[in-house]
Amino acid sequence: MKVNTDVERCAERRVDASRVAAVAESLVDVDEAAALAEMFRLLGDPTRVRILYALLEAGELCVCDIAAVVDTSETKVSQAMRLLRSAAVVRNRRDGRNIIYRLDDAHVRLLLDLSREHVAHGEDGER
Amino acid sequence: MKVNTDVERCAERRVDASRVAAVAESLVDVDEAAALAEMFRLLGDPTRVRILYALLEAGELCVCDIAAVVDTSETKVSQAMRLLRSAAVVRNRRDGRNIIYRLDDAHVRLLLDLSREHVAHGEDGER
DNA sequence: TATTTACCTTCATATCTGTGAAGGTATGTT
DNA sequence: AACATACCTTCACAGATATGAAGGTAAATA
Repeated sequence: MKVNTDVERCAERRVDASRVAAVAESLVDVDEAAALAEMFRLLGDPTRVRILYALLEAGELCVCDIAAVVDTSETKVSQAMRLLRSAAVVRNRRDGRNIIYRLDDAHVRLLLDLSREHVAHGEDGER
Repeated sequence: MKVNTDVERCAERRVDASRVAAVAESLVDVDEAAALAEMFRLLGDPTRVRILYALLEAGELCVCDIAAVVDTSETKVSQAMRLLRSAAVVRNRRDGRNIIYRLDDAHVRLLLDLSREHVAHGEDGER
């Protein structure tokens, strides 16, 4: 439980020290945070977002059809799929010369659904 | 409904044209995808992720306490908050010389909860 | 008023990321 | 075997991003 003590920090009496310690204790650890950030980062690109929503709706699609649906180049799709694949967000299988992708995670599906509601409703969270 | 026709595309007979059209029709549009990507992008950084989880657990925290909990510099926190603020992920209020932040979106809260389950369970989505 | 505290905002920069060009691989067809 | 199709990978680079240094506000305190 190492906390920054060497550098700039507001006066110790001013911060709610006990709460800070409590939150720091139960906070998601560095590795987990890195994994989460990495996952969000992959969703943080318009092309990849559209691809994922396309898969969410279609179930399965080959690269070629993804490119058509999302209206982009196959190269771009290919690169996107490599990233998403290595993060286990999607999985693929071969069917003849086509390689068919689908979402490989129920959580991601929920995440996409939930997120769409978020932007749909705009900023009416709870005010 | 403009679809790439000018460039590289797999043979028309090979793709499931009707399904492609149907999915393209109901697909999240470009602007919405951009908004979603922008939001995910903001979550795609370890420091910001930790800050958000800290707020999720603590409810409210001043910049100074956030820096202590997340174990980083105030400058870094400040920069992060600016981004998150402008995207309405967090809101702030002033209390004396402290500026206190909290999550400003129920959807984001759910998103964070859900995502944590995701990485916790690893890859047991639905196989 | 002068000072301190807590936070914010430029600015410069090293690093990372998305993108397309070009070429490679694997499967099916002739 | 030769060729075509569908997809992948490497490479180079313009543009975006995170980061720290340095300095600027705004509120409390002396």
